[in-house]
Amino acid sequence: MHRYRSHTCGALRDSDIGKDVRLSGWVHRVRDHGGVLFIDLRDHYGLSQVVADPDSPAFKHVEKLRAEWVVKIDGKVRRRPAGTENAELPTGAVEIYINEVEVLGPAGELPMPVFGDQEYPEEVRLKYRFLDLRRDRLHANIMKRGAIIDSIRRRMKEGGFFEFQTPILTASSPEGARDFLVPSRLHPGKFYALPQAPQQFKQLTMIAGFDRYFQIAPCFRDEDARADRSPGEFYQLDIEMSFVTQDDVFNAVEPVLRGVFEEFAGGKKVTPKFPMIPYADAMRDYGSDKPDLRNPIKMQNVSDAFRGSGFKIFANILAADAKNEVWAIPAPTGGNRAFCDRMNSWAQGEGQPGLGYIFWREGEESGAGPLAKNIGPERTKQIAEQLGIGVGDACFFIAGNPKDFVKFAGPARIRVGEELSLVEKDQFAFCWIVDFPMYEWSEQDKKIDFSHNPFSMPNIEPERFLALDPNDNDTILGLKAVQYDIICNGIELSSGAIRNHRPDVMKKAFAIAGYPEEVLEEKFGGMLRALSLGAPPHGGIAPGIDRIVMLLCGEENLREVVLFPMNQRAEDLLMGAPSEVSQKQLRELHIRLSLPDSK
RNA sequence: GGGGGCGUAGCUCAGUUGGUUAGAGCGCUGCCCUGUCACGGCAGAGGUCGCGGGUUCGAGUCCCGUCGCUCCCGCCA
Repeated sequence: MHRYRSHTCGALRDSDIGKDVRLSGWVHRVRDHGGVLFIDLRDHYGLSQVVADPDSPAFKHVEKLRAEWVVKIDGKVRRRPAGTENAELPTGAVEIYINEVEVLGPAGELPMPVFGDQEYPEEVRLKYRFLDLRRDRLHANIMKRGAIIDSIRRRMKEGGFFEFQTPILTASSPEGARDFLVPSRLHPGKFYALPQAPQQFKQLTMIAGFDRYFQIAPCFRDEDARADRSPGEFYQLDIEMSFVTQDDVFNAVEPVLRGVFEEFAGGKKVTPKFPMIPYADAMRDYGSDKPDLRNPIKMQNVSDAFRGSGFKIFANILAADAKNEVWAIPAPTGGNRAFCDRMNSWAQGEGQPGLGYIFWREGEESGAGPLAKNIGPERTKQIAEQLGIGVGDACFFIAGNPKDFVKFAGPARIRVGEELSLVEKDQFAFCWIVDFPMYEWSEQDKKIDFSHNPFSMPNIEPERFLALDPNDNDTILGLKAVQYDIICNGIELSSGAIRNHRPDVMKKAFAIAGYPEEVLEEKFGGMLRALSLGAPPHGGIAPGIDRIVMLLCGEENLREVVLFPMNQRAEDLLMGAPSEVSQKQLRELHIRLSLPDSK
């Protein structure tokens, strides 16, 4: 017999009755009745009930076992007495009568129990991650993650993509996030950077003629964490394709994502054909470039109903600047004062002066609330008709420059949907966001800057782009890039683009953003050289693996789907990273510390 | 860098308008129990109330500071 086990803890069935078996695993739960003693023995594969009574030679040893000890037991499989079977367990028809027990790995008192489903503080969970990972939910999440990645790989390969590995130690690049730096021992004063993404490498792979690239790629960014943004490192399904248009990318990627989601959604609906929403429409309808389409509310411009109306606050805002508008957030079924007041005080909590509203109820079909009285029944009716709402419904209004107020309007729309339970949770609602602006005005630097990835192709004829007057801000700020995002349930899974593969266009693009050719040459010299020596048109995308797994596991936080995550301050409490290093190590790297003052 | 929430036993939490020896469940220790699967019963150990300072006759409770965790903003595809 094998030193540790003849079967796993999830394997035994009634067909095994009478066999002498050996199991190894963790003591999940002990139920000691004095005369008879049950242990649920757990391993990766499942749970088996093992039992001992005073007739067993092992009884006095079994009595000493405690939760999470690792033990090996020898025993005989027997049918459970009639009426004591456990239908919850695949092994529930049988039990193993213990003849011998060996302790392989005892455990001290546990800082957090594995049994049960009580919640524990992150700090304890992360410090004892290996205990947390023994628990059902996390164990299942991590296994599901693996299955999802397998499925993605299979689907990508079926789509004619090949998997590549790209360097982890590379050069710092000026755009995007803060880099993690790695000092060079051989080159004093110089540093490698960990890649924020293999962006340039995948483009170079296309230029090298490989045609269809993918990689489950680790990415490193030294930025602060969020619930849906791991600190430091995360994985992307990195994809790049040659000789493609935007549609080709969509047609390659959409079936992979839809297929993976359908496979792992557990019966939840998945958008059959992802709609394409221009960036400007998304901002206007949803107040966000990552709209949660499970929420049916669409906002509308109702400026006409307020222009020159008796509601002076809004009328004056509209008169003050042609760019100002009044937007309506329709709130179907929200037609009561209590709800409207609740939204109003929520808005005040968000730092707004308030949230104007009209609601319609029986007996006041022409609209109730102070705002309705100010603008009169005719304009109120006009609004109701435009929005297609009526008795039982409400509507909220926001006035000003949409550019500024979307930051509040978007969350307000989400809030209305949540409060009124209009959000259909049992689905994965996808969409593409397309036609992103190429440039934006940087208030901070008082200049035009790239609004997304600087390697994206502007969405106009190259000759017209090259002919642009760099001082023609209006035209430049109106330019679109062939740049797209994919959104699921309001979470941005990815962004991608058709790349700028023409050096002349790239030089011009950087010049408009205020980067002289020398900077471009210095920072992206390799890339420019590559583009100058026969670059195919190419493009791609890079969906976030962790976010995909998070959605499919129904989790709200990335830490629930990452094997060994760091905490919000980018510390690994289990391994103790980051840590101090020895003077010798620093000397080898020609580094002297200059620490901030601390008391 | 900024804002919100939390911090009481190993763990999860309760703790009244400031008032005597700070409680419960799980876990732990000991005893009892031959069919449980959240087994049950009895007894017991275990607490600088995150830390520092202040107000007060008296602080877990009020005030100030500080530290830790977390969520968000900034930042970031």
